[in-house]
Amino acid sequence: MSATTPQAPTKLQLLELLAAIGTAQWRDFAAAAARYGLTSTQARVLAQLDGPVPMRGLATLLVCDASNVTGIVDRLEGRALVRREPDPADRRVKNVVATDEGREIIRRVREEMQATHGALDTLDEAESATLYALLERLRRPMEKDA
Amino acid sequence: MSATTPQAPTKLQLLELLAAIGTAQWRDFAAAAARYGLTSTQARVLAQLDGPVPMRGLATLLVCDASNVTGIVDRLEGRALVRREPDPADRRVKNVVATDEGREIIRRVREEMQATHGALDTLDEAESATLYALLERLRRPMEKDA
DNA sequence: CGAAAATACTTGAGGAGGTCAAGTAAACAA
DNA sequence: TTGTTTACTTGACCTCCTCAAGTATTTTCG
Repeated sequence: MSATTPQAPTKLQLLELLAAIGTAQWRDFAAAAARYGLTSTQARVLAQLDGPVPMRGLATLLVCDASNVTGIVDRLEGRALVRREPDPADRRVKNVVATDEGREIIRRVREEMQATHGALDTLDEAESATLYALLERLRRPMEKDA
Repeated sequence: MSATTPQAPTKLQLLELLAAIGTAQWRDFAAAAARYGLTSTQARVLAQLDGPVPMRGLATLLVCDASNVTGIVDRLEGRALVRREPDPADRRVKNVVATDEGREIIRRVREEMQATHGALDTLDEAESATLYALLERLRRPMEKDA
């Protein structure tokens, strides 16, 4: 134990803490989505729709079977939060686009993740920057192997 | 922009990075569990069973309805990874206990989260300690409001 | 004590998310 | 042109999840 460094955590402790934070953030997201009658999966899809995305692209982003996306988009389209548009360049493709209402709802969902926002607000600028830098380093290797 | 501090991230950037890390870790966990024929929910339950836990306790930990736990434990019990034991003090209660095989499997699942382990290995001791300290500060406020 | 309320669990109905197998339509390659 | 690959949908089937209802037990309290 050093006198200047904080306690060195075991890898297991760090892993569990990371999991706990991930779970808390996910619940915060799911709760915010639920206030608008959305499941977390539906909200997740909506969150990807900055521009038009083909069905196949959504399946890739969600890491799931294409047939699964059909149902999810069906339900979102049923609520007019999303539209299927034919792709002009390839008639096999359907591009999914968020409607104005869809964009508005996902904006609010993000905004209303209060537990997460509140927690991040407890960090000052330097701490945020440090955390960001460390997490940024974890990102690549975590997404690679998976 | 300071010359000595790393780039100060916006809250949105930090939020999204946190989400990306959480997603990656979750996928790593789910993939490891799948190698043993477990769904991520089943693995999550198994991970809680350090000692005997009543059905109701599991529902509380998972933040879900008690009736949901019945099915999950049914399937785990069907594979002999878990046992239901009557509680000696309260005959309404059934305590769920991991079997030796159940404990062994969840041990391996944790061990085989390679993306996560690999990523954490890229941090030195001081960095781990810093990350741990920062995340530890986020934990309380994130879990509270949720 | 004994009746009423609360608690622990299960069951059944039904929705959402997920996979796989098979089918259609369009694009592409030889 | 014929065969292969690609994008999407459908249908069967599973798990997860919730709600409503029912049973067994414990607790509370008049």
